[in-house]
Amino acid sequence: MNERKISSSNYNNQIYLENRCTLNELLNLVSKRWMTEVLFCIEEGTSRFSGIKEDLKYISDTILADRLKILRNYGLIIQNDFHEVPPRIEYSLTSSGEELCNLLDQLCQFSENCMQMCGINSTQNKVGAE
Amino acid sequence: MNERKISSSNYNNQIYLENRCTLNELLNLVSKRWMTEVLFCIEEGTSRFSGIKEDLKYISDTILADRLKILRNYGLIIQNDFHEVPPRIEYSLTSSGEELCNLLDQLCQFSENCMQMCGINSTQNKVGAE
DNA sequence: ACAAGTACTCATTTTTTTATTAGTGATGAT
DNA sequence: ATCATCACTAATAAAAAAATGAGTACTTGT
Repeated sequence: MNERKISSSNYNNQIYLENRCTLNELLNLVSKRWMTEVLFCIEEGTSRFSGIKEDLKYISDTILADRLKILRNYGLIIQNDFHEVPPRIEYSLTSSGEELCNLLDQLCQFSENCMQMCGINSTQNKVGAE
Repeated sequence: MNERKISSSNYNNQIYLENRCTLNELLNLVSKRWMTEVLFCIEEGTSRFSGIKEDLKYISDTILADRLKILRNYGLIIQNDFHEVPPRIEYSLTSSGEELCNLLDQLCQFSENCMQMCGINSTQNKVGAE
């Protein structure tokens, strides 16, 4: 995947929003596709790359590797490398990661009431759609 | 903006995730650019299109209209049309919308600790980045 | 010598999202 | 008669995100 244009309105708006409130940065992070599921896998003890891959059956290597890296960069998970061959690397939540999971669980409860109440699929909500 | 391909892996994966957990649908909704800010504007009493536009200075008409429509579809805000000319339409939160705002506030508090601790900008976290 | 297993990376294509620009309709003020 | 106002829509272009397919290193087993 390619570089971001740092001279675009798209980029500038994002920076503007992230500066306005860090919530925007957090949402930008957790809303990436598969992100919460990866987090929940790790929370539930599925700690290896291959295990997560198996659990989230349609996720690609590329995306999983990316999501793990981001979570690691944000200090939400840590990596334990056993230095074996074939590689054995395990992930677990940091306390920050656990805290986030709890908050997401609350949001999840809300969404179960709210989303199903109105029976709309977000994929039907795009600009220009009727 | 154009139609979604309903026969793509991209689309299918999203459906898969939304079926797995409605949280994914909610996150997909609230993480759209400007969405939380629009919600917070309304929460704080900035109830008209033009007012929100002024407050979020770089948002475009297109996006604002889209975000309001989505929020309305999900029953998070309601519209009060005064049938005046020039038009006067006011938005306010539903109880669902208020509940969501409260949850987002909690997330916001978390993000203020977590995000700044690691000093990383989400815009620097993309697949393939070093 | 070759295949299998694991946790990845890299380059490219496809799809989606966001931004840009130009409109619309009704009316009151100039 | 034209202009300004407000809350939008529609078409298109630009940018970003996600998916695809291939390749890597390192060992143990055959």
